[in-house]
Amino acid sequence: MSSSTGSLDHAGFTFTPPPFITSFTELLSGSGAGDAERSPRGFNRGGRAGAPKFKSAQPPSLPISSPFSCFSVPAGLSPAELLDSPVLLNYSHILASPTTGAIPAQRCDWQASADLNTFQQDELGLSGFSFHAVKSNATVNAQANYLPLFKEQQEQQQEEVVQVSNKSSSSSGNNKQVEDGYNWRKYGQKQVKGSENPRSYYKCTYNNCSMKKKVERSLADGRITQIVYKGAHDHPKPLSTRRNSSGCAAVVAEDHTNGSEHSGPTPENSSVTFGDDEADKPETKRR
DNA sequence: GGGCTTTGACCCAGA
DNA sequence: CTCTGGGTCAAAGCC
Repeated sequence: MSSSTGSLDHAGFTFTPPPFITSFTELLSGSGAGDAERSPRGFNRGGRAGAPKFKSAQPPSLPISSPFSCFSVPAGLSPAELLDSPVLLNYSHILASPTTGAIPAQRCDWQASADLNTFQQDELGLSGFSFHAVKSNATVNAQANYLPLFKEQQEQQQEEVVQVSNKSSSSSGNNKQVEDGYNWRKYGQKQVKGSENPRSYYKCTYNNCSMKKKVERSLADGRITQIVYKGAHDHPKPLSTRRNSSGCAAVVAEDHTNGSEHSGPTPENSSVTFGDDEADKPETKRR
């Protein structure tokens, strides 16, 4: 892949919460932490360690640092609050939705985003909370015309990768850890090869919704290390989810959920890398 | 009683 | 062609 000059494949967005934040979801929902992993017992076969692929190491297409932004939030202040705060009002949508990759026009102004960092820090004197938005070179290069480009991307991309470094989301009871306003049902878990972290597979429980997501979480602390959304929701985000009552579902503000459109589940996590790769890849593998 | 999680087995694509 | 490993299925148990 590309990685270097690449193809506009990924827009990386990396959220690096401080150590004290165990779950972004928690932050958003304000709910307590749940048990990290209910039963970390055996996983499937294929658990032997192998050559690290892209799990242990960040894929080249997922830049760690970038011109993108990085802003801080004062300790004690949840991102959600921040997002809703007047300060961030105009930027609160900068986060592209992991599921739909929705990115409002404002989000295209990465420069602005960058300023935001400073802005917040300067204006609010925030600190302790780092939000690193990372984007792929391609994306970065596209800064200028990011808007149109991104729109196109969104219409095509079906797989979004949420890189959560140092991060979060404890499973609150139901492992619905990653609450994005949708209801997910776990249908499998596997120990992937190049990583010691188990990967969980979730499907959107909505009627014929084909949206799926893979969640990788650290065995050590149960924190989510990566989330990959695949497919698109073909239904509006449920106003209130049964168990997601944590409040996260609140993100229901705008949802168009037409996979190809944008909408978005909220990146509870925040680091979002829009992978398109599988965009054209027909979800093969079925049985 | 229904829905969800867990977990071993199976399927299949790619190397 | 064989092997490896990711993704999915489905039964069982739990909440």
